[in-house]
Amino acid sequence: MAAPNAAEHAPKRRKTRQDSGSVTIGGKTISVAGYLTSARPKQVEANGLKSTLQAPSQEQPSNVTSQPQQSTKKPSFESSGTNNKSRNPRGAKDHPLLKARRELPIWQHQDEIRTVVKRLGTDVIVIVGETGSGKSTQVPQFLYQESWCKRHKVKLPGREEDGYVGGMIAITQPRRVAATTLAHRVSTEAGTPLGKGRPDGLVGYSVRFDHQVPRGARIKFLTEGTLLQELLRDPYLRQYSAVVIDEIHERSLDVDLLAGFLKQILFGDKTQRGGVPLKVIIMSATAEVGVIQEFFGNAAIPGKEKASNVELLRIRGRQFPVTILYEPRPVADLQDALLKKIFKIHVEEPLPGDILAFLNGQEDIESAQRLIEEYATSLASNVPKIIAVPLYGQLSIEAQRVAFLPAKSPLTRKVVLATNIAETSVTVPGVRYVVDCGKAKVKQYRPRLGMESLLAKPISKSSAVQRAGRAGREGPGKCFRLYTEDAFDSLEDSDLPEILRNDVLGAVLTMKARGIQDVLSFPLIDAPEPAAIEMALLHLHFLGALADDGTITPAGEMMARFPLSAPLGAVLLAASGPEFDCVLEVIDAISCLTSGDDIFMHVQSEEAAEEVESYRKDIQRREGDIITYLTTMQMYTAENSDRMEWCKKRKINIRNMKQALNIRRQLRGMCLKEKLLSEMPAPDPQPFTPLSPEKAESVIKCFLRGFAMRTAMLAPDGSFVTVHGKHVVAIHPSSVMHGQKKEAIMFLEHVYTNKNYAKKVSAIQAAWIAEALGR
DNA sequence: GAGCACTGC
Repeated sequence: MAAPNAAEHAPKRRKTRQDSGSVTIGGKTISVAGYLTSARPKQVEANGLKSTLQAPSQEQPSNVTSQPQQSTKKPSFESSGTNNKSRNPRGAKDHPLLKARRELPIWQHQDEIRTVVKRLGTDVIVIVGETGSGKSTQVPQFLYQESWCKRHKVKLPGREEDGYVGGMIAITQPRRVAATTLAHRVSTEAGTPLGKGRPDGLVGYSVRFDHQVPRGARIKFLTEGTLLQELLRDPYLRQYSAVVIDEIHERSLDVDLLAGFLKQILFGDKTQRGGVPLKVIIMSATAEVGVIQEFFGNAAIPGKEKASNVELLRIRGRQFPVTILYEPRPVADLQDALLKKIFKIHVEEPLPGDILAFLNGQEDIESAQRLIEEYATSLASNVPKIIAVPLYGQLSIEAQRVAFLPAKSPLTRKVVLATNIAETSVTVPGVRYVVDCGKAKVKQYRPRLGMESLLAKPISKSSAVQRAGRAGREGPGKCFRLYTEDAFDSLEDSDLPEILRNDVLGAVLTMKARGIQDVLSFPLIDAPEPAAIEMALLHLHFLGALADDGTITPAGEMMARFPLSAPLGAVLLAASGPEFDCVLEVIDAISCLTSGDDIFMHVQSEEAAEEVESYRKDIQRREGDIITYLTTMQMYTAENSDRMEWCKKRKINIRNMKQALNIRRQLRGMCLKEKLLSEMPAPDPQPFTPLSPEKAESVIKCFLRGFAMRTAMLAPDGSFVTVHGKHVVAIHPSSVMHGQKKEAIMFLEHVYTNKNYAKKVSAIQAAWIAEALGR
């Protein structure tokens, strides 16, 4: 995937052709000469330093000014930055990248950041910096040489010998790519490149399957999940002097948990860190930090000190102004309005300037693409052409790449039809016009029903602002909202954080495993409904992770150490018992089940589908999807000649299959360490022997230990009715069980879209359910 | 007969 957002860089000058002359667009003749050089932020001399200011003025883009301003307790100390003498941190001196660093908006603020962070005790600093401000790469570099960031030799409670606290700065990212690319960028800037053969370096990173932390590293980028895992071993984060939480505005479940644990460390027992304070720096790309300030500002931990301070620093970004245009009245047909808008932009707006349209999902994208292509053929030969390119997560990498390439022929306007993927995950270059349909599909968990829904819902203001911002990356842009200004005003300020949209089962286990007895009083920025937490506690008890008194069991502790959901952890533990004895088989199945999206790709056309089905015959098993995944892994690893070709024939996603192999290796290693396996299995490739029906039954029965609540019985009318809740469910078409009638089924996922769907389905016997439930 | 986006010592 191209250009992850996290690698903040200056807007790039787009290569443009200097063809002079004019073109005819929609009957109007327009000189193109003036449009073929893209604008760039002005370089301004400020206090002897070159800094890049927003062009053409310092004014906020209109999409930002329309936002409700969050009240801030502390004034921004942006104005206090009078002394902007160039400071050269050691290592950056004379480095060619220093010039680029000096031009980042945040460079001006380094003294203030150092000053504020130095005096942080139980206080927290929140840095709001728009995309391009340079916060993710620069803040750790500003801080690591401060005296408080040294490793301290201290007395720790309950220990005879001295311990060590501090020395490193952790900086978290929601995504692996962000953590690794930022680490590479910062290590290059610092002059100590990462990589093998370089044991000593300043910068490291730690993400799943990939840990590159040089000895003596002072700055460590990690994913939020990795830091949460570290918290299991090191509950007081003793290796760190500071933790920088980046991209908190995304409000991932993990970041919300981290915020809670950080707050506990800040206000908890200081002796556990030998009196060395932990500096907490929170960074957000959006201005809606009121809840964050409130969370850290009111120390709600009972019996603790007075409310602490939250310093707020705002850094401007490098964003061109974006003009927002609304519909005068609500549109009746979104898809129709979208197409008309795209055609209107194409006819009226200058080139170059590609269009990025945000749609609900794949279905809408495909139909819009067809209609734009029809329109394109109707255009006269002397007007600029238009091409439509889809962009969504399920597309292959090659297909996604097309969306990032400029149109092949000159005077062609590219329309990228994207899902939310283009809102945060990737940046499409060349975009000057955004069309925003105002909706997005959101997955939401219903704790009472124990099921998820995936439905199109109105986006938030924050999301709308983010979408609009995509038009202002390379020059002044326009954003066409396919809704009224009143509709915008009625949108929620920000999206529901994940912790309120997800099953909190894993979150509750995480807390329990990290010593939180009373999870209902754990500090959270947004607390889920108590009922949702209670459901999770009951579910964990059923899985054997919690004892009757609510304390965590050894099994629960082990489940929390595995990079698996709690139910899958329970499955793995069941598999290691003498009753089933099928750990390796269960690992193979789990590896495929958890490697991102489905390893089986969907085939569009009917003929292609038939061909793929014929190739898939050898891996598909009538026991259902679990045994099919297991067989796939066994055949894949037995394949000795050409695995690539083997996958291609069966339309198996190679990237996900490789990921599955990584997971398999990790799980095998962990099972060995946790003594769920007595010896390391023989290396691949091993000859393939089809799984016996008895073994298949054992594997499925293990899964029932984790998923007994996700079962359904065949009703007389041929439908399936869930054992819990008595809902009618249909077997999803992606399942090998689709269209089959068995006396009972077990499913690993339960999603409501057009219908109530059961996914990842296996055939079971009714008696097995009672057996699994009645233990 | 169908899938917003991420992610884990």
